[in-house]
Amino acid sequence: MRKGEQTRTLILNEAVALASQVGLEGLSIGSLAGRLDMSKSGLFAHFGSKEDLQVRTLRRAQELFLEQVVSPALKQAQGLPRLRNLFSNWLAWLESNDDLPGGCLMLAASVEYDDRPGAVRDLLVAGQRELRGAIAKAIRLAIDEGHLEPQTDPWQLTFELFGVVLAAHHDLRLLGDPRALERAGDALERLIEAHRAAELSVLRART
Amino acid sequence: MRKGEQTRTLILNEAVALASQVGLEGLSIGSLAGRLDMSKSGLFAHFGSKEDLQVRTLRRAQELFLEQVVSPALKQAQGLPRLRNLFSNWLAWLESNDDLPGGCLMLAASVEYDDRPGAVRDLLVAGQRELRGAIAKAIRLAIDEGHLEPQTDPWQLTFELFGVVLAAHHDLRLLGDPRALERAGDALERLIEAHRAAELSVLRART
DNA sequence: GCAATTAACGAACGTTCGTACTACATTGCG
DNA sequence: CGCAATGTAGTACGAACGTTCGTTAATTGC
Repeated sequence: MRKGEQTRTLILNEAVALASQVGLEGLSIGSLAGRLDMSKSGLFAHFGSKEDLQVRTLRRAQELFLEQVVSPALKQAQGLPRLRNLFSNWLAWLESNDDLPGGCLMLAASVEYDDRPGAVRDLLVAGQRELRGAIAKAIRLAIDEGHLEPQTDPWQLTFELFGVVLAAHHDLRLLGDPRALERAGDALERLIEAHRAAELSVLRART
Repeated sequence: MRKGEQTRTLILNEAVALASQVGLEGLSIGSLAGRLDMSKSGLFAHFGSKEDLQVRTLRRAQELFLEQVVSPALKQAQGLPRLRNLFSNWLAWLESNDDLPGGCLMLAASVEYDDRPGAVRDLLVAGQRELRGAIAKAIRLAIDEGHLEPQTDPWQLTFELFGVVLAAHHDLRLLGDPRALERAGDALERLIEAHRAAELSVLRART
């Protein structure tokens, strides 16, 4: 890897961490440079503009999310195991302070940019659509596996699942309530239970 | 009402609207003054500091929320009617662009200040605690009325209900999906259904 | 209707913002 | 080794930031 690319990655990792605390808009080139013991101009040279820095920072966060939340889940067996793993990875992602000391950057940016058109918002929407699609697909597979009732609406369940995650994020971050994780877990189980296929249909699916 | 107080209210209403779009941190005194055809210094004189302006702006938004969401619900009959009314007022609040063209200010600020200690964050937490308490109380009353099962955990249900609202806000604002309201309504009904008291206990409660 | 209070203004403060341009240092390749 | 490309630093810019000041204009209470 070239030197430039290497430091750019270093910058972006720090940018993700900083932006998770102060937001993508609050992320300033000067303060970011200060954290990295770099000059403002030296850092700026890696990105043509602030918006470019913001976009790349968000993309880096999305990469991390994929690595830590989605990809591991795809290695699990289809159906409920995968769905449960995705969910628990997601909660761990919310709680983890390693890469994102200030909470999930995507969730923060979603609120910050819901009224600011531009490249950041577009990327945010695209990422959200992709994620929702992946969850809905996982649910559909769980139906195919006979784990969930066939009449389950994948998009509705995705919506409600997302709500549980949002509530957990909120309670963890703002209220600092560690019980939020437990609450979220209970909510997920109740959600699954409500849509779980009857034994009969499980048997039917297995024959 | 004194002249000063009058214009201060005018300023705060505009501040709520502006902050709902750009956030409480993004709210700048200069741009706010520009919107109101006032001088920066003239506006600033009403508030000792920017933080004071932010706190008062948030308080005004909380007032509006109480007026438009909580108070009307308290006029409804205890139990499910009140709970449903609270929820639908809340969704209307999220959707309404009259006072808050950029979505719920409290939700936006919750994400913005979850890592920024200070008076704004403290006020935010206090308001959230109050709201959660009010919802949990409404749920408890619904249990007392025999509408919901006695073993229902009010705080857990409050958590899940809040999640549905958060998901609706997200889908409305970021994705611009009007079906979010429908989704939220369905989710609420499913939540209620899951905790609804059996007919037997309803009859028992009525005797 | 006069005097005292209050509201609003315009200018300027020092700081930080994003960005541009120039010059020096380092790196990688022939 | 030497030269070209690349990375970093320095400096400067115009604009916007929150804030302070002194002054004028408007409103209030007697």
